Amino acid sequence: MANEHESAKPHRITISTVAAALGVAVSTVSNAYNRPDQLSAELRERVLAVAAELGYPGPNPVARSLRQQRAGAVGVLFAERLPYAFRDPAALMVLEGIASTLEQAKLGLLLVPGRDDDTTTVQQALVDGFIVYSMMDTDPLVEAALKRRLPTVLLDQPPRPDVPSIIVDDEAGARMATEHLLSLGHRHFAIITDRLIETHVRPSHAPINVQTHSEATFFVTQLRLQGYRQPLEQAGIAWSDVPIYDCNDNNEADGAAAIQILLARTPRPTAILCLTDRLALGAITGAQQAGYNVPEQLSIVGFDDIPQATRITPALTTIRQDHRQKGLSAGQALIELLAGQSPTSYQRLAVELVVRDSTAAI
Amino acid sequence: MANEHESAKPHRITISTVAAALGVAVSTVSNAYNRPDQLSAELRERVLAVAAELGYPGPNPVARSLRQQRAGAVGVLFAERLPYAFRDPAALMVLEGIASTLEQAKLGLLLVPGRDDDTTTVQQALVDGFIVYSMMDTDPLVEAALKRRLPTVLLDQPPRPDVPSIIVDDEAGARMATEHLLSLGHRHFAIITDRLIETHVRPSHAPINVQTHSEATFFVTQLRLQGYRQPLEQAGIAWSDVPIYDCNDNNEADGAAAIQILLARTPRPTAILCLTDRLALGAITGAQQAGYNVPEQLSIVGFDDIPQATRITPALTTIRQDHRQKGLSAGQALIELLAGQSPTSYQRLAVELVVRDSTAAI
DNA sequence: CGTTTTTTCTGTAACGTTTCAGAAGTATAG
DNA sequence: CTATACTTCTGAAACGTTACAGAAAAAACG
Repeated sequence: MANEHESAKPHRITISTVAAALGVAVSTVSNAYNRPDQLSAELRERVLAVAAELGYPGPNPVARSLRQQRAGAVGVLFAERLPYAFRDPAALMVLEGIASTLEQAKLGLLLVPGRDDDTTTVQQALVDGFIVYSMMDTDPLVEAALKRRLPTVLLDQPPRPDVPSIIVDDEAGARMATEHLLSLGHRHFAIITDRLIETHVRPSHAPINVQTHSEATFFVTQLRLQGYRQPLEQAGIAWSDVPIYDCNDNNEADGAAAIQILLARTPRPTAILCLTDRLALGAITGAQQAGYNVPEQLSIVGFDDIPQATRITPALTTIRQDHRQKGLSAGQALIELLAGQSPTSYQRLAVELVVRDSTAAI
Repeated sequence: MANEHESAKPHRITISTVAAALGVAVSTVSNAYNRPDQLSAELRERVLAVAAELGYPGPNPVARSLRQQRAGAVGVLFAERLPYAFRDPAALMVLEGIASTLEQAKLGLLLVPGRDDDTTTVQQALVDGFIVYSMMDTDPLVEAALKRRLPTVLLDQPPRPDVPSIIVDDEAGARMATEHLLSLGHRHFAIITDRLIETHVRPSHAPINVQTHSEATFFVTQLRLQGYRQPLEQAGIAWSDVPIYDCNDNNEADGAAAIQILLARTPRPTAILCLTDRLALGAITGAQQAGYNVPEQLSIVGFDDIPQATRITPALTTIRQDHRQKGLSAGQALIELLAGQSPTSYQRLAVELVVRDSTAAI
């Protein structure tokens, strides 16, 4: 019965509700939360007590963000469909690296959803900057992110002027893989890739021919294909003679399906270059199920060196890249950008050939 | 030389910069972005053109959020250290489920970092609600999240009044695992758990005794231990005779280390109950390395049924739970909450015993 | 006791939008 | 030609903070 003269009950309790209840200025309440040294300990106690009593949830973060011009979070643009982010082992290591640096800087990590036909989520993301990772080169979401004019770092994307980029030397890696197989005496190659052409325009599941390659819409895919191509041609193998099978998705099942088709061709390939380890793992099991011995009859090399590469039998020969470091570098670059520094605008990370048991001389 | 009379250059371009440049009201510019039907197409074109020319990045999302009272994102509180989120296969499936529902609702997923000695990240997270998942029962971050008074869903947490909870029937699952082993004739049990006691208070790596169990600070840990205990005691096995080894972390290496210690005890256990599949996988390889045959000499059962459980030899007997569904349910519940509906406040998901090859009669 | 310094508290102007009632102008109906 | 209804645009009031300059009170100084 004490406070029933409060006829107009403000459903939303704000800093001024608390201030009014105490008969004190709003700035004092604000200070109680943010600048304890600006008011007496006694009053601060009182403010906090009344706030708790009224159920005041503390200063509204959005209002604070508006005032302070910072959101305390970084947006990560990755993959067309958000849930896939959690399936790809290589991507996860990258995300882990990003998360590590952001955590140290006390920044949140906002996974931004968004189909390419609706960029509003990107436009409205409450973030201080973006990391763009492994998006299709032409994805409108990337444009939308850049249009925000926030500090942004590109990772595994085609570099742009004025935007720091971190890329991996995918082309060199692909070259190493190819040269390794060539040095083992292989002459009949095939390639398994994924999402080289957008799914809805891909006519069939037959290996595609060389002309269509130019449609490659993922930067790293282009780099890797380029890296395969050069040593092959140098060895006198026509690029147009190399069948390329384009999977719908980067996973083991698609890799296993691909290898079946490729092994049915004449001449039968003896060396398979896979754009990712997941495809390679699928190719190994697919080949084994079809009765082929790896590596005796068929050499397979992957790309990424994910943890599972060592667990399969035969262990996968592949190109190692430091996924975690990729994430760390991207996060670090963005944090420097946010601090007003200008990071080295272009970082290229090295790769390394790891020879295991899935490749052998012919 | 056209616009050099603009002496005061506003470094920050806002909606009113654009409005001033056009000699038009700010609300008109706002409408150009948000309510195309509220102004003539011709003027809208002009607004957008001038905006582009000035480099206006579009309406500031934070200001918009303040006005509209929504952030368009959901905070996920998970694990003490953010990067670990990307390592645990079970957790990833849960996150995938959460991400799926949020994506459909066009909501971002904010991973909130935060050590328990600093809750500011939680207090300042720009979100419309929280999902709290697998946090230590006493973690101050959970308190901080609840204090925000936003719609919140608890997942694998001790239920609280007024907060919708989604839990898994961990206790029943643990009972099933135990009964399975008992029915195979086992009498000498041991348990491998993780983080039963906070790392810094744990005295040594010896198996801990029964009294300390009450300190269990993870809700699901408590449930599972309880589920192990009951059928054992019912079978006349004293709980205090069951050694429990507490690992530092939920991973294979710790599981492998644990099994070494446990196998050295007298009487040597013939049945190992592992709180998670990762620990169980480690226990299997650890036991094999120590020269024991699984399941002939040692039966091991896990919990979670992660994908890797089928890939190991022998394939792991375990308790299956639908991780993805957990995430979906949590996301769905939160979305309903955000829409002002009240979801069923308490959901309990079922589990299932999956018998594979890591358990056998004694 | 008058000055200066320090402590404690206040008022107000941003921060950049959206919303909404309504003004002004233009088309439609009777 | 007047009354009515649209269209198109405007102005001002929120949204909930924080920063900053300064007022008032208290403490320290000479």
